[in-house]
Amino acid sequence: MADKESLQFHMNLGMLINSAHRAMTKRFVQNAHESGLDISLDQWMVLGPIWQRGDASQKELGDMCLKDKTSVTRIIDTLEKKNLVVRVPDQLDHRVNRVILTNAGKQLFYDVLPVMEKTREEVKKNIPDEDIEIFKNVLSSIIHNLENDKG
Amino acid sequence: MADKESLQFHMNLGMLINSAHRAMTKRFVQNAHESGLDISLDQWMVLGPIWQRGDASQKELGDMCLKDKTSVTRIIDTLEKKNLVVRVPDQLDHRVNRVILTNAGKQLFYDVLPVMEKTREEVKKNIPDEDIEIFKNVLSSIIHNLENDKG
DNA sequence: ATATTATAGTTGAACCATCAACTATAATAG
DNA sequence: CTATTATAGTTGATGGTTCAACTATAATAT
Repeated sequence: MADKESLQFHMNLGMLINSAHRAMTKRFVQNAHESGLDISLDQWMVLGPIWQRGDASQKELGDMCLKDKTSVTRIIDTLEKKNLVVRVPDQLDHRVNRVILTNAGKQLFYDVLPVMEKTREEVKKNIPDEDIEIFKNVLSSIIHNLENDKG
Repeated sequence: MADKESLQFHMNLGMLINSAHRAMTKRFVQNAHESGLDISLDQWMVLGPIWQRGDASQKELGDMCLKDKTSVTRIIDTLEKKNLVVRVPDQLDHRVNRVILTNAGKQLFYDVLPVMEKTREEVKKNIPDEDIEIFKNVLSSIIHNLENDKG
């Protein structure tokens, strides 16, 4: 395949970002699969905040994961189908669902943690920390530049 | 909304990349829409190489846009439905389709060019060129690090 | 020349994103 | 108290990605 230089020569910023993100996602799922775990990156992203807090409304999950409420609905749907979470109607505000982990969900969370760590290391391999810092700064700036979205 | 620092504090690399990419995509589509143009970023990404070469096989498009052949099939499907491209069977190799632009496709390409340019400027606003360079290097390195994909 | 293998593309299924329209409940205004 | 408005979540539609299975054609091996 093309080496780094030709990659960079032929591709614009958007394509590079897109490719990198897709490669990271794919690698995470591959790594999970190799550990016998069946979970998508988005499912994992939602699991984290629920674990952290004990429970979370779908609105809160959307805010924390930067996901649309529709996406959250569907991800929770599939997590519920897999018996990893359950929706519990909030007793105070009848509009909201509290999402909580089942035991299987907690177990999966712990099992995936090292997979995530391994993937992170593979991603950052041989990239200097200072460059990663600048990288994150640029990403934040881009998001900031475009920040009139509906969220 | 959260400022850059808190953004960076709360989000990991993957989330940052994902957010930035989604913001860019959304802004491009918004800008196109404001100019009365109806096109997705992926459709635009495919149009470019066809315009450059006069025609391209789906395989070539996939290689150039770093897209799976299935994705290319479906994007060409929708471009064909919109009468922006046509598939012409290759006379020499009967396995391949040559994809070419219709007049409407060429027109759209020219119309979208300034939209793309505007979006690029909005994205890069106030970000030093050296940082952009490092940014692209890091992206290339990440892709390189994960480069055992099927492509 | 035939059998095997490689390549280009399509199709179906599962998942995620985005938009618009909708339901239900809560909060606020008068 | 009632009417309006805001918020949480769902549903359907459309578009894109990935995987696996498939068709058809080309290239290669023997």
